[in-house]
Amino acid sequence: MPASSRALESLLRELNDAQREAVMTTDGPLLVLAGAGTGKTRVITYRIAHLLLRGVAPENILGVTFTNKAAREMRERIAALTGGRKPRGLTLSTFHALGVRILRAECAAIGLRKNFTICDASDQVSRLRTVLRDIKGPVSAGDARAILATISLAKNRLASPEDLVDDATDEYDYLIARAYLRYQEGLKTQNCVDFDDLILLPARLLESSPEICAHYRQRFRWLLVDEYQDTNGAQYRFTRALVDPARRNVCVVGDDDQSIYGFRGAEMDKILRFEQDFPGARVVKLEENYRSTSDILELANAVISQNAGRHPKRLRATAGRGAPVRWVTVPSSEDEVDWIVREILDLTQRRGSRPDDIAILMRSAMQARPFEEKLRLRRIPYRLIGGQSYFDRKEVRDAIAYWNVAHNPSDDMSLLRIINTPRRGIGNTTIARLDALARDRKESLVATLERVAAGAEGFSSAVRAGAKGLSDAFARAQERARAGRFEELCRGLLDDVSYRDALAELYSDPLTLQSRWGAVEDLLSSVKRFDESPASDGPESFGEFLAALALQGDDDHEDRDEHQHAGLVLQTLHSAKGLEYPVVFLIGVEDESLPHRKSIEDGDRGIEEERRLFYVGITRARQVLYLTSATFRSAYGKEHLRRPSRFLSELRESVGADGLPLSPLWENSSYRPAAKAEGDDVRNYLDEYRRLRELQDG
DNA sequence: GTAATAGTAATTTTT
DNA sequence: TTACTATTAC
Repeated sequence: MPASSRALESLLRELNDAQREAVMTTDGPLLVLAGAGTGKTRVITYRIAHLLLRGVAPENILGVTFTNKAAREMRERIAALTGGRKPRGLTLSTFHALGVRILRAECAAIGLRKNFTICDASDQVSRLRTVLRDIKGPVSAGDARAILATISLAKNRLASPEDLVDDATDEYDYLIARAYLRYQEGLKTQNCVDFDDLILLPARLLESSPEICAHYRQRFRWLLVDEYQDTNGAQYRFTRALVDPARRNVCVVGDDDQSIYGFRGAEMDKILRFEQDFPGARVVKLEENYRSTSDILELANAVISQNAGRHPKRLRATAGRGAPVRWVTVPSSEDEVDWIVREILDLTQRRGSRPDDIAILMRSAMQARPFEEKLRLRRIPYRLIGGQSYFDRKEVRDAIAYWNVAHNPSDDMSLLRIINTPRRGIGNTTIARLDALARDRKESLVATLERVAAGAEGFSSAVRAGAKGLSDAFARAQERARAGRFEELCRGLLDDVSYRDALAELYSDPLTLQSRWGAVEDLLSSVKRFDESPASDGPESFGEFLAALALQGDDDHEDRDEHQHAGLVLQTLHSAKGLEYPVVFLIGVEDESLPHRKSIEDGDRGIEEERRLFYVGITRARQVLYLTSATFRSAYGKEHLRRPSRFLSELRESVGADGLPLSPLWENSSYRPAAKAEGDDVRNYLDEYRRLRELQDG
């Protein structure tokens, strides 16, 4: 087709040599090492567009990303490249969404029913606490979270409870293994899966069933995995299973230097070992950086070169030098806030920056608070990214729990969440009795509830009335489900139980109530949109909707975030990955904070990950980068003496020792606030520093 | 069954 | 300091 070959040519002209090689190497294993700001997304989208223009059928291409947002953006950009219309049949999705699809299609082979529900993070904690109570383990939320993290890491390497037993060395290990076993049993009887299962179950299925595996290999002949440095063990095996050994058309894209999710199971050795996994693999390094000034990149290169385990590479600037990186030391964390806010006012009022150009990046979310206070005081618009998500809100989770039960009546955990919300006289004692009864009869909690509502012996009339109210509501929901009117189902269910009144009781302030119920209304409006969409047809599609919700697919809210373009940004280093800003303040560049105290305890592995985090922070900046370190940092109501981050001091030493003709990597300055007017609260920082030093040394 | 109180621990996060 | 949870008292 001449039209598409012309389109292809113009596509390829827009790329540099390395990018073009990555785009044109369509067959065989390919590793694209895409440094920060080197046009990674461009390579991925052009590569897929290239395949499509060459005539590859869209349904034979699978692109896997880590976030829904990334998948959505890629889809749009590919559509733009291939002539505006979205290629039908092209699969661009997250690992988890792909997992849901496979589970839905192959649930019979796994022992799940089609109406399975996905339980979320806090649901997981509740489940585990129930299990821990049963096996007489520690039941505090903290313990449960810790054990859950261990179980999750086990699942992320496809380890079974039995595997944990094999590896156990002490009582605690056995306890975790037992908890894991019970936890999985609970999920299974309730026809539920957790997030880890969305990867683990399909991965195991593909590995154990050659026929099913062959089917997917036949379908997905070109595989592309983004953010490969972040894949965990299960995702790795999932991917490997999908690669047809005869074709080996697998392209992975990532940057080992930006692997910052080790704590949730990411295994960066996979990207280091790709060439062993796929002998003969082509490796393309993207090192030309289109984002930052050369001053910023020099610092970034120097920092990351201190890491041992990495693919050697070096970012090259395409931009000029720009302003030197400024490292500012301040006496205290309060002064850090003062200084930065003053600098921001100067930038915006005198030097022509817009608040939108500026980001304040921090190691931990907690560090945002003093900035928020000060920015509000000075009426500087800001947005705090991350933090409590929409889906963590009580009312949102309650609503979803109601709908989960309507869809999957075996989902006891969702029922437990709302069994007494709104209050209907079913307290802890009653719940325990219901639970025991359900176990005895090996039935779901909903079934028990129905029997109580129908007048099962031994329950008070108040309890019976409560049970009847709830089970009637679910019965009506079933009717509406059969009619295929999901908005009616969802709204009706909440109406039937007077959920809004319960919220009103909880939040007497009308504004709060408005915002709380507003969140539920938002959910309902996405149900409505779903109802009107062609996808809505039959109860199965309701399950798809609920799954999409669980996978954070409420597009409404994502949109809202993006259109909120007001003000500077406060966010953690983790959540800033992939983003860029003209002006970046990277705060708390101190030992114990960056690297974080906990990671220091983990030894070299922890330190290297923190160094990558620092590198990620540095490479977010386009033109201006500030680093700040405080001598005293307030945390948890106490002041702690801090020393500058080793990530800077190590450079001072090693760069000097090399005898390199250094252009300094940064411009150092310190800020001392003018003494406050009245003597009583003037602090002599030097004295205090000496005093604490002595305390520390002695 | 609920409300008040004391005690404890404290990264990073998407799906 | 704060936020959350376990315990205790009503």
